[in-house]
Amino acid sequence: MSISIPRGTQDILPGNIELWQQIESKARELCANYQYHEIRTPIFEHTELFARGVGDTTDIVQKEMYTFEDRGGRSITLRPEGTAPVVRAFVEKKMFGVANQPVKLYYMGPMFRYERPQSGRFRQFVQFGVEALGSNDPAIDAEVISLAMNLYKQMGLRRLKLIINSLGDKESRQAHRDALISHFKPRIGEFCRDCQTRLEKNPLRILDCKQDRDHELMKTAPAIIDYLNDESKAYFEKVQKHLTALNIEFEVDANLVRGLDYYNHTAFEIMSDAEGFGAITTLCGGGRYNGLAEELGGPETPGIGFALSIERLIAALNAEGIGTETHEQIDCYIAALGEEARDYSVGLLQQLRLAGISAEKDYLNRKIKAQFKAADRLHARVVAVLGDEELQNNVINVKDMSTGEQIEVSLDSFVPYLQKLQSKGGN
RNA sequence: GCGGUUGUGGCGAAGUGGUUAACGCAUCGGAUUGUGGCUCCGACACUCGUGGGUUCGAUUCCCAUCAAUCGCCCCA
Repeated sequence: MSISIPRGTQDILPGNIELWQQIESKARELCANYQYHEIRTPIFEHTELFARGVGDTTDIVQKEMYTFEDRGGRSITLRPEGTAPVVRAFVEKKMFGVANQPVKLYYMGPMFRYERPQSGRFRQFVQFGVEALGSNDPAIDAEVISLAMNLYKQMGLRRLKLIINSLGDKESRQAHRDALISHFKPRIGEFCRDCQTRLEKNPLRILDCKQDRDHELMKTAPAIIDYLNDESKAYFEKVQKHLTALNIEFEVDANLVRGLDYYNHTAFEIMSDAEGFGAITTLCGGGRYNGLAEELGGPETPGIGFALSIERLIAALNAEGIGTETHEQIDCYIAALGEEARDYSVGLLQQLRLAGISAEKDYLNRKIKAQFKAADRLHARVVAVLGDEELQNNVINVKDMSTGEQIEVSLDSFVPYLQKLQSKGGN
């Protein structure tokens, strides 16, 4: 039996990879314009980093990590998300001391979560994310959000929904948490099992429980917004003001709760409401995480960022029927006849390629007709026919595949001739 | 971790408890002794995800397993 690809992973083949590359270069381009700089951190980290950074009570840490012991007995985990590693690097490499502050970083690479795959969910998936560390300005919250929104918009997505909320600072969160516990505790028995365990661990999460969403206590539950202290409230309002100024539409959802422990203040999520997108609608999630750097042993540093999955971006493009045509073309296909000409074409091919001309030949010993078919399939601009006759006379027949015209060129002037054609073609 | 659906050539897709496993696309060859996109002809599955069972006989029935896919939970 042959070996198959591991569950929840995928091969991206030629024909599909072009879209990935397009998205990746668009993301890099945007980051350059926004002045975010790439950082690459290891694919695996000490398990401790995620346990502490992401939070012990989260699903990610509790049941989704690829954790193993290496030969030295260390507990290692394939990274399930990007923020904790970036902040770890920021602290460890003392980037809080570099000249340009705030430190604005982006990353793009595979993440790993042991989950049951379904549409838009994989065990290995690629996240693009940014992190801005060192600024407490609401304007940078808006900047981070706008970067994500603009990536989607520039890729052509229209069915976007931005949802924001504020979780407040530590003080506000604590007050709200206490209020939630005393609100739900007397009747927690009427809630689902998950919610019962959430009550002590993370009562905030009860609010976005889908099973109990219709319970009467849900409607009367204390909203975070009412527990924000003045400072937090002012901060949130300022973020909204900036978003409006940037022409970014949003919706405030008091029940938006991000799953990871490190969030505070601004939390946001970008969703797609395109039909046929499937049950998973979240494209991008992010928020502010003041205090994470400290938690990881660094100085007190405010931070905000987002992470989005390329797979879901592609799914959203498909759901909106946004085609991304890539019509690859080659400049020249050499069709050779006879052994001598075939052998000669090998060197000729290299000459073309080194002269900046994309070129291909047949390697299957096919008949001339089949070679033309192959050339046609590759969208070759010209086919250069080389047979014994041509070789004897030191010429080659160049056929323009769009007009069907064919002219004889001396072998010496072949390369310059194609170069001229190429520059005329404008590409 | 739980539930639904599915698993036949490179791809799409019929099919039957019985012995040659339709068809379409793609590919290759020929019609056109050295020229593509159209047409016509021909070739192309020791085999029906894997393992086991029932049976004289299974791709077809049963069980298990793996995988894909969709959904729940949660998330990107």
